[in-house]
Amino acid sequence: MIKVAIIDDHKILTEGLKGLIEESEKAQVIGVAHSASEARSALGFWRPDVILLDVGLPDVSGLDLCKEIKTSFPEIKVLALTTHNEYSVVRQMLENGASGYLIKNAMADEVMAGIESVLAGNIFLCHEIDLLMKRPSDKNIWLSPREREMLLLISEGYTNAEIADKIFLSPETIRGYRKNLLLKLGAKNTAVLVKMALEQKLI
Amino acid sequence: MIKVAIIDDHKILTEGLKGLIEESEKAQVIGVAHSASEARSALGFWRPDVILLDVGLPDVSGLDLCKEIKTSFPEIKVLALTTHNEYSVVRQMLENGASGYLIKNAMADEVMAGIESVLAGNIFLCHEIDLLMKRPSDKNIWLSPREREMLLLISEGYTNAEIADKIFLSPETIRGYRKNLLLKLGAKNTAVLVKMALEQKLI
DNA sequence: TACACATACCCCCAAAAGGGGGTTTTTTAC
DNA sequence: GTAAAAAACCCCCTTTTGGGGGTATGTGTA
Repeated sequence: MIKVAIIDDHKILTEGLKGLIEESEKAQVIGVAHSASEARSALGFWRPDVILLDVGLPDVSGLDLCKEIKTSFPEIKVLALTTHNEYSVVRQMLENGASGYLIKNAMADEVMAGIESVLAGNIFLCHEIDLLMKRPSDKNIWLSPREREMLLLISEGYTNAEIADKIFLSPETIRGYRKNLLLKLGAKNTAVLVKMALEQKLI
Repeated sequence: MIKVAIIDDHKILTEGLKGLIEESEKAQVIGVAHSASEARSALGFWRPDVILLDVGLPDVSGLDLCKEIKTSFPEIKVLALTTHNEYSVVRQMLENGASGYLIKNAMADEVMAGIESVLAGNIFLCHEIDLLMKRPSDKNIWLSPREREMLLLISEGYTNAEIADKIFLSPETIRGYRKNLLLKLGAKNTAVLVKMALEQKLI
């Protein structure tokens, strides 16, 4: 029997999911956590084979939690299960060690398919996300960690000089990053840059 | 029997809601629409007493649809039912003619209480929203239609001069609005202004 | 070993935003 | 009927951004 843990704060969903998984008789849900902190304290003795992990947890980002889990328990496969269908979120999740990505309105049978597939060592993407990642689109924007950091600081209202002070770089460097971000996202100015960053969940 | 119509694209929710309402034996669901266009073509012959209306419809905003409904059928009571718990959304909804506001994680009995209350001519807010609207908070920001229009144009990257051209006003006027928006929201600059506007769903 | 890419840095100059101070008229609410 | 908003307008001056160009170094990878 495959041992599955669920980390998701939507209680209605987790209940349904539990039924769905156990119905298959290939896997059992050995634990459900509704927050990252709950998950942290329970994972050690649950020792699941696969974790279904939501991105929008109440305490910390599922993105960060995924990284954390893969550091503490590299052998556990993480399968993201969320409503987000933005390129950047999917890619960051995979970058942080997730083995698969499901969106919540995927077909029910994709859940079990995903669980079995990641256990077999594959990267599993549900149909819609698979299409999203393959389709070349100007909305499929990928930023380096430094660029994301800049974008966050810009969106918080820091000027080039203030950012330079904060992270010990030259103001001219910050200016360079800002120009490049405008170029990469095709934004006319800071207003559009911030809007796109939030809409595409780049920060 | 009270005649209720539901306009919401979340099919799982509408099904549950229907059962919940009909269980009460005080009301019946005479129709469910999953989009604004569906609703528009059906409302004429449904003739409900109360409409449960979602804000996040796939085609047009529930905000606009509410206004539209109240223009065509002023006698129908509109009760908003959504996940949004932002001050501005609630207030706009009420401004556009809604008689009440429920958030989706409100207690189930608040749905029937709301339906009966708005039919009796009251304004009904579920508990959480009632608290939100009463609590004085610097996050409870209210903008005039003109200010919202400015905010939208700013977030789309138009400069003062471009906005002035677009809506036939003096660039100095636009400058005035922009300054006032920064003041009202307590934003340091345009970057923060746009961020706050999106987060608080002001635009 | 080339090439891409991230990272970090520099200059010139024009355009736009922001901080400070104002005024007037019209609409809406009590 | 009057008081509070909203809506529209104006000037001075400084800071910040944006457009154009450029350089150098390290890392990873094909």
